[in-house]
Amino acid sequence: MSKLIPVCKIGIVHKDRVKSAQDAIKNETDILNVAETFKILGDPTRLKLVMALGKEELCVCDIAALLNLSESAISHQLRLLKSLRIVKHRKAGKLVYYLLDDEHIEDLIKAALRHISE
Amino acid sequence: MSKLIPVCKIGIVHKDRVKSAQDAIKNETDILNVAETFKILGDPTRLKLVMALGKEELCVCDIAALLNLSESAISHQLRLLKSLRIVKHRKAGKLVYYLLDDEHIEDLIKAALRHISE
DNA sequence: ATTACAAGTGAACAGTTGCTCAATCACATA
DNA sequence: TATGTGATTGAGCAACTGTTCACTTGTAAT
Repeated sequence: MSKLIPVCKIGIVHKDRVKSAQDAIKNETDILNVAETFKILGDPTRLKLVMALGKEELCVCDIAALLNLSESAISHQLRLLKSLRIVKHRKAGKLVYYLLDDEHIEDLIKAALRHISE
Repeated sequence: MSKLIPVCKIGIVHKDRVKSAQDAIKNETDILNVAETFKILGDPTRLKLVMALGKEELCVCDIAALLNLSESAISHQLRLLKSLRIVKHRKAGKLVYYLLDDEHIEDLIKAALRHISE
């Protein structure tokens, strides 16, 4: 927990408000996890990947065509999403199929869509 | 709209699925806006800022103390949040008070908190 | 076994990000 | 008006990000 070292000459201006605000951000671990979740969805390529894989199970080849990117670029991003348990994969011969593995993520995206349409 | 150029030698594997997935990501503008929203919340400092300002109106000085960062660093981030209409400000003499200006953002954060607690 | 090809990996590269530092602006008080 | 202080700004920099490129791996078919 921070020591609340005053930055300005007059010290902290509103101790009561700062204390109350501190309550709102006291759980550092939660905040870091939430930020990580937002960050992963904060890139257009990954967001499209997640939205596409929320609707259809696709192989890397198809995703690359869909997003107009190289198989390598897609593979790198899929590795990231896989490490955070957001997508799962299934092998079928030479092909590897990916699918969303987190129904909460779709709710988050829906909430964000509601937000941007004000 | 992308031309769906096949990346792999065999071409697109599942044309129907790719077409369906394309539907899910057809609104490029929406996706870019959603990604931008997630991105802004994808940084721990900004996320804390937003959460704190959702609870209390604070001056730059207090925020800097709260987050243990320089006034300058806070000011830079506030400018970003201001440009996206996420926070609003109010001048009072030498002090400038900031406050959340977007109730939807809090819902988004709540949804994300629900998500991380699985 | 050899070949073919989808998928994965590591290095490298350009572009971006978040902070610090120094300077400046804005406002209040003497 | 001159001084002090909170807030803002721009430049600079180290760290990070997303992509490409070249190479490797794993699997199927010949």
